[in-house]
Amino acid sequence: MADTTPTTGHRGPDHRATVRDVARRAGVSPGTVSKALNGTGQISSATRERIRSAAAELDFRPNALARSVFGRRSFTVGVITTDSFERFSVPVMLGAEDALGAGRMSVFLCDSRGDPIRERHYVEVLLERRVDGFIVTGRSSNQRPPLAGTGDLPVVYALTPSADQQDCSVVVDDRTSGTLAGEHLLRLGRRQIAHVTGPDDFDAVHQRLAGLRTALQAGDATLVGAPMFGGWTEAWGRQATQILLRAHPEIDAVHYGSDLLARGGIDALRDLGRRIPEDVAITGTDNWELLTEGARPPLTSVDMGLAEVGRTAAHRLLDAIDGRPHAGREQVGCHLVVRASTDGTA
Amino acid sequence: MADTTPTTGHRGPDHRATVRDVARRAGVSPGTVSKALNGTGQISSATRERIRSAAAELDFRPNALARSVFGRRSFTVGVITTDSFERFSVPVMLGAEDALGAGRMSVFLCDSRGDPIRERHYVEVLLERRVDGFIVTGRSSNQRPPLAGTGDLPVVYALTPSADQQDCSVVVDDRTSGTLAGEHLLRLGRRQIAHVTGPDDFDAVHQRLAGLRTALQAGDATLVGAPMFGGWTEAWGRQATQILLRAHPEIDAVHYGSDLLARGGIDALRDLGRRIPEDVAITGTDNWELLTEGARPPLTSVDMGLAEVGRTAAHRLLDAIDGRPHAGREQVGCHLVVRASTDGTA
DNA sequence: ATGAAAGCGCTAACAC
DNA sequence: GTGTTAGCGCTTTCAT
Repeated sequence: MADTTPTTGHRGPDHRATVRDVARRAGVSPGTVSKALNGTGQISSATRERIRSAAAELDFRPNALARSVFGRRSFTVGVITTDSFERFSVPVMLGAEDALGAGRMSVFLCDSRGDPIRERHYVEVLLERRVDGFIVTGRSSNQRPPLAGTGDLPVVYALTPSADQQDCSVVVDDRTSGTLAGEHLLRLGRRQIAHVTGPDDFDAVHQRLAGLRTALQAGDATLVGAPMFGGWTEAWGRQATQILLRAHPEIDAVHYGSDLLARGGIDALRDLGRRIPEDVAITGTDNWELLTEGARPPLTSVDMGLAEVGRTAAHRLLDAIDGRPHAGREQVGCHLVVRASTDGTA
Repeated sequence: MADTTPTTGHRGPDHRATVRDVARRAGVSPGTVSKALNGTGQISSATRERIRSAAAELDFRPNALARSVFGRRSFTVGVITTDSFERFSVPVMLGAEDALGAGRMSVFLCDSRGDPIRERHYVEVLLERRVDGFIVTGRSSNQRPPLAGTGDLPVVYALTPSADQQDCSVVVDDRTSGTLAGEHLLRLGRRQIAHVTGPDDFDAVHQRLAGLRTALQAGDATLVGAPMFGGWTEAWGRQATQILLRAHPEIDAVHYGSDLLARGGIDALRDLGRRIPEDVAITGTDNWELLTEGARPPLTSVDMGLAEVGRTAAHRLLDAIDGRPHAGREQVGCHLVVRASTDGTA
């Protein structure tokens, strides 16, 4: 019977070479090909080389699917965001993908848009794809219900922690962010420090405020006026700043719970004729460069380390997949980036 | 020999039920389970129901990997971004994931960070995972070299088109964005219109400018002063605006090539004591709500339809996977979002 | 309508 | 060292 396989080994445009094709071409058995290409078992370097070149000539690419059916791992993880990739979860996902890719893992991207039905659906789909684990990320520091239906697969929560304290969650250090800002302002000699921040129902808002207060107390100072809770908008940043400075003209520094709020604050202070930082020093939170660099003057801000949250979450997940689970919440450090809004020489 | 399988069918925490388990429990053969669950073949509704409940009781989840090994599709696609998920590729990816998820496809997320080595690596990995196709997205409208090494798999370029005109690319309509802004400003009665935009080496910059000029010519107007090419920064928006208004105090409108530039422009105009929109009307490009809504006054801007680019790219890819390939570049429409920076009553 | 058997591409045990 | 065999979980003829 004629061999229908041409010598090139190519069998039409949409056929891919298999171990069998490579084996035939190298004159060995499929099992040997597997060993040679994976470095398992004992193979003479002569045949290994022959197999290598046969594989190369056929443009052979091992089928990861088939491989995973056999093995117990797929080397994939699902990343579920509830945040529609708004600015907070993006850096987290980026960091996670970075760390996971280095570990030869691929990432399934899922956007649940905060809808539990969609989230449930994605879990189902990912389970069918036999992911090795999940990373769940959200928008705020407020805790969320644990991801349901994942069986015994490891789950790591990033940015938005699980309500179950035993689950592995990697979060930012909101408290310290406030402390860093406060300490910085005190170090500059400011004593009349106010705070403008986001909505009352954000955990991050209260943590940041608590951290700020801690720093002020340690420096024998107290917050000027009440903390200004409101929306995460520039408009609120402007309005709150006007209110504050009207009531407390002695204010010489304001710490803002976000960079957007701080941008509004800068606008308002300019309108009021206050110089930054000579009259009033300004600090923001998030260190979102797009906003901080373009500000007049450029804005000192606390970098929450979002990418690091993603990377750390990925490492915790990899550990869990390798049988070394982590439990509880872990905080990633934040750091202050000083710019001209507090340091005129910067 | 004793049957070691307990009647519950569960075989330890990390064992997952297979068709065989379901078959045993329902008292049928594996093949029948497959047919029943997939709706193929002829099954009596009685046994179908029995199989269904057996599957449910065992929490059976078909292994998508095994299924794909057999079939010719994996129902996965790779999305490669060169943009580190900066603000342009994010909405595109979001739109793509949305459209693909509806088609029961899962998305592998890959961030090449613009590094050709990494890109190549990702292509390899994704080929091994037997993706059904690729979406490539980038940061700008500048074309890029075709994705190499994808064999005969379909590739769709989103936002950043392929240099090969025959490849399927889905892009924004930069030209029309300029036209829309120009027409809007003319309609408001403005005649002294200037333009501040990004670097000279961006295709988008030239297209947007050309579109703007088209509109002005149609309205028997011409651009005031030279187009101001510079960085995509607020600082350039401020500086360029100052230069323009010093040289041409008669300017009654400025169209900006990005919202960030426009924000800078607004600041500069305020410094110069010009009222917006009474003295000078302002339009931006991108309609990035974070920047447009917080501006004083809120900024009229052209929405480039990035999510729609992603969704369209996904649909083109799905078509190609289904054997109906598209070729050439396709533009997605943009639209103007009017706010108070051009319409004082908005 | 259901079962038996073969096979997808790969790997791992065990021969030789 | 290398080949043979069996099997991963699923689907799909082909019998019955």
